[in-house]
Amino acid sequence: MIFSSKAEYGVRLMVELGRQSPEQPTSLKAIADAEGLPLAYLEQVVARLRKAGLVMSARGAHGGYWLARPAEEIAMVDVVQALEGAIAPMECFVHDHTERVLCSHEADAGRCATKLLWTRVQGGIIRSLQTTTLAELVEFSRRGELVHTA
Amino acid sequence: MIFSSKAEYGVRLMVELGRQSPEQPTSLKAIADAEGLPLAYLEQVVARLRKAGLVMSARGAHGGYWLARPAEEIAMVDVVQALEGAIAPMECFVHDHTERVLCSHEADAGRCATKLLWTRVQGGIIRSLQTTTLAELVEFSRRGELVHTA
DNA sequence: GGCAATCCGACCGTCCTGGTAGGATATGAG
DNA sequence: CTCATATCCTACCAGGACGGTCGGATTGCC
Repeated sequence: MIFSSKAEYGVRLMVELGRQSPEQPTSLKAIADAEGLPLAYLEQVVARLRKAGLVMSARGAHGGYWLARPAEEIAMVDVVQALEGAIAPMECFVHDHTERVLCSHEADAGRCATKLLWTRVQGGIIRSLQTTTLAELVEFSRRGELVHTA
Repeated sequence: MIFSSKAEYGVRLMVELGRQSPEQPTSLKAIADAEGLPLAYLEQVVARLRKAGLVMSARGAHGGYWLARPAEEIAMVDVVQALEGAIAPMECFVHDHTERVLCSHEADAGRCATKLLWTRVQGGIIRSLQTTTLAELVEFSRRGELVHTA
């Protein structure tokens, strides 16, 4: 499997927040119940989203979380990156601050043949994540709901 | 990291085989030495490639491995699939024999919102792997070699 | 026969993953 | 003020995957 359950849970959580009105915070417990996920574990997941500036929070009674920006302005690449860390198909893909892809095998005789392949794969993944917004997923889940209740 | 070292080693191995003439078999030891990889581990890796029909083998002295088809006719999606198993971004992506994507969360109220996202990611990965042939990687490594020895 | 090689299965330490536990802190309601 | 609710934070833990090793069986050229 390519992504861990942190990504799965985190995306579900974001979709759930996208379905709520941004005016009032939604508690983690409500989301955990709605999605059938362990609350304590969701705390760790949402912490990453908060540190990435994707959601905001209020503590205390009637506190909770809400989207920091409208769902239309949230690209899923940011969500997944916040949850999974850097999206790299292989260990040797370490970005320095100039965003250039480095490869530790470069020093060997010849060029690292796999680099070409992993670069293309990485591009394919990131492109698909960049062109998908949270709003699309929210809309998708709403359409499914209508079909289901019809 | 998205792919394990099995994919890295296996692709390197395939490129190495692609660089050799297909007339005579290449021993694993030669490849292990050239790439600096543990021989015993490579055995497990190449076994997957053999079972997938991508390489052929001859036992005994002067035995070894060679490509089952010309490198031009080997799409990297087949190589990676043989090494890593089915390419699925998430566990719930189980293919039945009709190649339709199933999702275990479908039964819940509403549609599985993450399905749309993972489907796109999977598409991005597979597309990039389908449009890359082993011959391209071999060519790429040859060009690197020329640059290096110049 | 001897050596070189593929084949095969068992084993093993280490790290990551998914999840739990327990508490500290903040805050609205009564 | 107090209590319930909720976020926040850290440590902990069991299980499994991963990367790799080992020993041996088998095959085939010289």
